[in-house]
Amino acid sequence: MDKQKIISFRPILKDGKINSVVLFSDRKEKTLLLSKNFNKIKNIFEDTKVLKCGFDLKELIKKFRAEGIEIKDPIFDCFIASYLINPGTREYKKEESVEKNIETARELWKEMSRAGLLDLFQKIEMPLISVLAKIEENGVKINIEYLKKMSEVFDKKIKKLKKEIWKLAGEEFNINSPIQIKKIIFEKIKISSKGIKKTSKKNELSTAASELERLREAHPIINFILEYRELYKLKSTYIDALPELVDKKTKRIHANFNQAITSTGRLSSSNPNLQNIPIRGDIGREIRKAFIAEKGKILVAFDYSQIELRIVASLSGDEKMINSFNSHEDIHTRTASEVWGVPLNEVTKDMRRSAKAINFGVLYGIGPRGLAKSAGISHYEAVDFISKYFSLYQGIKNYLEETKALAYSLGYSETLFGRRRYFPEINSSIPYLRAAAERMAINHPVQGTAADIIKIAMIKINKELPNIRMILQVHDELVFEIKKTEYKKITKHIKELMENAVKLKVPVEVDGKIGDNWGDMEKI
DNA sequence: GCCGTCACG
DNA sequence: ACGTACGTGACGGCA
Repeated sequence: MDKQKIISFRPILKDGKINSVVLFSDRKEKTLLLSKNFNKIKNIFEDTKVLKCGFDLKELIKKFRAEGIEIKDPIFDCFIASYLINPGTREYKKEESVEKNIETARELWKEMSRAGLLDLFQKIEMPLISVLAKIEENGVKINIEYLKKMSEVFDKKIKKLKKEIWKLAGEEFNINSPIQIKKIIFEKIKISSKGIKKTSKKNELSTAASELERLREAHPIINFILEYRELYKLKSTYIDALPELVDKKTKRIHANFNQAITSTGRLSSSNPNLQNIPIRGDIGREIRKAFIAEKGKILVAFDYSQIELRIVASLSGDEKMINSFNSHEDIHTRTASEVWGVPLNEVTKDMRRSAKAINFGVLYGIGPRGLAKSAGISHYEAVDFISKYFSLYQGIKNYLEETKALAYSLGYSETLFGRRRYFPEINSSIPYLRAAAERMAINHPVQGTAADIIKIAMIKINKELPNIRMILQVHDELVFEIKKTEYKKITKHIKELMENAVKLKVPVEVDGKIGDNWGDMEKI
């Protein structure tokens, strides 16, 4: 950083386009009008010997590219640097908090150096910026007609349900209002609210689906409300919202993939959020079918199999868990077989379900109550199960203890690539705040390392296959839109790049799927 | 602008 | 008796 030429810059926009560029170099500041200095500006930004410092370079890369200028490496994004230094705070998100000059960049550099973040910054986060810019520019194609038809069908169903609910309630009310639902079912119809949870902030009776489920038998209105909720949610959030976000010029949806939001290092997606498109329910899956490939192309999706549990196995070095992954058998069945000491073929569905719940629980900082709930077992059984699990997987137990101890002494935990997250409340005198911080400290290295790995894969794919179209990242999954004539060779290449992005103590496996739309895909 | 709710990994 | 498994974003209601 010291030997190369450094400039810091900020564009001045007019109608969303670049009008001029403010350049800071050697403490001098000058403003260049783009129309009069196009070649000069282009030469500076495309010079690979100049370090370009700016704030939120993904946005700037897209804006400059629209003008015919590539912002080439090396780059220094103050936004991302501030984020890496403290991903838990939201201060850095204000552009004003990170002044766009070279001195600021030097300070951020020093801070990253002290926290051991330079490799992560230079080798992962900076190269990722242009990959994300491309994904956003690529966008994704939507079947608008399909969604419009679906909207009409849903509209009719919702209206029908509304009438039914009003009839059973004996009055008209807003079913979208939890307060009004509460009044109807607990006060008017007088369904017993015994055992129903309270909401976290206002301590009022909850009408969440998980609570209403328990009241299904009590009155027929409950089922109708649950069904209404599901349909209304899907219609308002996806079916009606997605077509509105289609770009008029490209006819595609260009969401944001945010690189400096989450505490753990994951990306987030917004406007629209393409990382929470339904898949679980039958109706939800229908919505996924609206995501389609262009004519002559096909969607190809790759997801990391059990990546977080593999990371736990690798970080902890637990021999039994590592052996389990090396055996290439279903990991939860394998866990169940070991915990109960029965052969693989004698593992029952219930045994596998509990094993799956505890394997998941380990990633989040398990507690007996949470396990009891997710595994559908008693509190006592959960306590017993956890103790059995940890006596079997000693390595995992020790690793979790060490992670907690480090979080207490250092105030942070970190991923395989040194991504840190601080836990100011880990030494709080309030027990539940401390417990919450402990769980975050345990989860961060796992979720964060998975984020590191897929980011590395994205960079490698972008480098080796620059001409293919990456369109989505969903935490452990990448989706591409590929020419039908080309996909066979390319898919094998992508899978290999993802599987070999990082070497762990266990094999990293990637499953591929292919289809004309994102809803029904078949295994490759 | 917060809250409750619910979609995803 | 209770806040009781991690991380997100969007919607509608309500003040």
